Amino acid sequence: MTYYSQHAKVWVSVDCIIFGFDEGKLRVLIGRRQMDPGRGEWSLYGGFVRSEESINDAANRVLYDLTGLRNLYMRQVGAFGSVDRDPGERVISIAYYALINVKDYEDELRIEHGVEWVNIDDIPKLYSDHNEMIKKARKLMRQKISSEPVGFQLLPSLFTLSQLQKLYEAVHGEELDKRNFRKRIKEMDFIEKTGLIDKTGSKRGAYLYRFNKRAYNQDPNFKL
Amino acid sequence: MTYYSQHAKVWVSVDCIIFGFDEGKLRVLIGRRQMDPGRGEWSLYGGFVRSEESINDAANRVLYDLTGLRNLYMRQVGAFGSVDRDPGERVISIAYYALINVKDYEDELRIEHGVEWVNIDDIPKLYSDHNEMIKKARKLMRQKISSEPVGFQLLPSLFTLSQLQKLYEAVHGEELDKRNFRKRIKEMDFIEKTGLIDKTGSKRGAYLYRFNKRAYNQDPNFKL
DNA sequence: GCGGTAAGGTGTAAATAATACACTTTACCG
DNA sequence: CGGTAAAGTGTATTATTTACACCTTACCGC
Repeated sequence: MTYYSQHAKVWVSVDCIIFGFDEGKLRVLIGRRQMDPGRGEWSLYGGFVRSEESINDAANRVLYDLTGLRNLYMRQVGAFGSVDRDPGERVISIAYYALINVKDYEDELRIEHGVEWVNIDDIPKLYSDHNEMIKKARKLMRQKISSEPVGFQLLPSLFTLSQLQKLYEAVHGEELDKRNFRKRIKEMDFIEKTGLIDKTGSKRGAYLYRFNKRAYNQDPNFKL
Repeated sequence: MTYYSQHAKVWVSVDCIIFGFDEGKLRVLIGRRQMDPGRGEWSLYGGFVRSEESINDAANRVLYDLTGLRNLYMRQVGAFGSVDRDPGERVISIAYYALINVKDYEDELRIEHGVEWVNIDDIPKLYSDHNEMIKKARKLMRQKISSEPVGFQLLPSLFTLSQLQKLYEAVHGEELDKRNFRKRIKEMDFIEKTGLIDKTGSKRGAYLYRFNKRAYNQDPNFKL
């Protein structure tokens, strides 16, 4: 009997909180659970960790399976391990959040998996402790997006300042002053104004901006 | 074959980063690993999660086993799950950090477990990914201690302002201005001056202060 | 008993950062 | 060609953060 074998093994899963930003609202992908226990309940998308993959790899695999997208921005939320959190068996779950540009996600694939973009303020009661996971993910995401330039993951690569401001308003849950917001943007040289104009959001049209990662790395100072 | 049984189970452990503050330095409890693999290497203290306990309970049990102390301030750092992080078997580990008052820890018990208080800036190469765990724990602890009144867990219940300042200097890794520091303390009414004087730290003696949790809850505004 | 020493204790001014606030421009639409 | 709705722009006020120096106290050693 080895040192290990005197201890119990458990199932470990990953659950993904996938954030998107659409129509001025912060949204999360949830779907109806397709297996027992809890079949039919609203739930995050997840999967079991395999013995030959790291937990990060497992999260990436699950994200890819659901969205068809690789190299998504993703961070661990934490481990959830109440004994009875899963009504079937003892399963410890590690939550991850990911940020995606809603436009990058093929609608067919989304429908195929039976998941929907739900406004984060209208999330229903979810399976197991998934509401708790979203709450913690949201908190961590808010901290992260305020201090590092990760919000751009939720936008197209070219975006207007109004879009960016609405994103931050949705994340912080409060309206921001347009002039003060733009003043801060101007101080961050890595948020570059292109010559291009977006006409879809207004009659007048608004300049499109771009996040320059290289420039950011030269002088990584971000705050919004 | 159930839905669960088609997936692999793994061992899950908890590892504890126990912070203490002594002689003006932030310290961590580490010891020589007493089992294979890795016997003799420097390591955090940990243990396996049992099937009938939550991961938090497991962390509390391990902390109690090591220190004889209950209800320690403790927070999860996160899950560490590289496939080969443990050289023996696949083990996913969940790291927790705890804050304790070094004086509360019986030296005999410490020696019995073969652990030592090591200055956080002098931590040697540790077993597996434990250095990484400490790094992340330190970052989270620094954030937490700056925005919530948890630093008092590292001090006696009565403390001088110099002790408190040295604690924050150790955590932030920079010297602080005494007058500015005390100005901020004065604004927090829940840090109460007692009539008592500590003579151990100086000839003149310094007033002892106390954290009033009730008062803090009335107006929970902390920043240091 | 007295000078040296080492930590305790105290306030103000300057600089920086955060906030509040309103009007003009533009192009489409009817 | 007037109405509309979003884009774009600067300044003054307030709040917060930082920099900075000297006196007090009690012990210790001579």
